[in-house]
Amino acid sequence: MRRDIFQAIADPTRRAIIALIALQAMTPNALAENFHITRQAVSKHLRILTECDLVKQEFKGREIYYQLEIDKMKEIDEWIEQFRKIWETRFNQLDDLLSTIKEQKK
Amino acid sequence: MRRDIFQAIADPTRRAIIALIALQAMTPNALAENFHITRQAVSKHLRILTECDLVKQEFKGREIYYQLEIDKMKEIDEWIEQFRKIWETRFNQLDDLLSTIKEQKK
DNA sequence: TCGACTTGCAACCGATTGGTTTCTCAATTA
DNA sequence: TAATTGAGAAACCAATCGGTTGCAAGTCGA
Repeated sequence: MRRDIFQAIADPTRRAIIALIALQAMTPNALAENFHITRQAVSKHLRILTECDLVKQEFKGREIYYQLEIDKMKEIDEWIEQFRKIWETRFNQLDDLLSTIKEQKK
Repeated sequence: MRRDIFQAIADPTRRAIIALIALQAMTPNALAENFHITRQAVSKHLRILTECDLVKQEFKGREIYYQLEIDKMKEIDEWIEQFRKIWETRFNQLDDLLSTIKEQKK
């Protein structure tokens, strides 16, 4: 199935998982302890995150450590970039306006 | 229903709508011309975007102009911020490593 | 070797999603 | 005034989602 990074971060549990493994790689069992859902449900979330390359598996014996692919997060940042340009432009325009008003008061 | 901005941007059609109205306010009819779905389907997307305050309505006669609430987009940027810190730290660490190697070669 | 542990996978279930068609209503225009 | 137009609301539908339980398989320690 074609997975989309924006769909991946839509779920609050998945966002929490991402935040947790951003700090250190974790196993599904360890992750599940942080939520009120079953280990299998966490595994399903991890599968979705893996399918869109947001997460990498590291096999260690019978355990699997999941780690965040931080570079993939940049794709969201890149999409936001077009809007950042807009709000920065508007901020500068507001700044110019305030300066003009200040000038006129003098 | 409680709407979430991350859920709002999960749908590709909604992301396209957001990008369009970021440039200029548009009516549902005008928006629908850009997609292969009915005007009613676009209206449903606009309702979801409105419910999470990503979009503002401006009534003009029988037309309704939809405009992007650009400030709301900052919420996504704020969430990304924690990961931006991580990848910038890693970049600096890599930079330091490269400098060290360069020093040793001298 | 055997039992316990870690994990993924499949089947199932109710709720939600994204789309459609049909309808109603208010605003415009001929 | 009557016909047309722009838009939201409701009912419906198939597909997907997020969760569960149950199971099979590989790994570890006694």
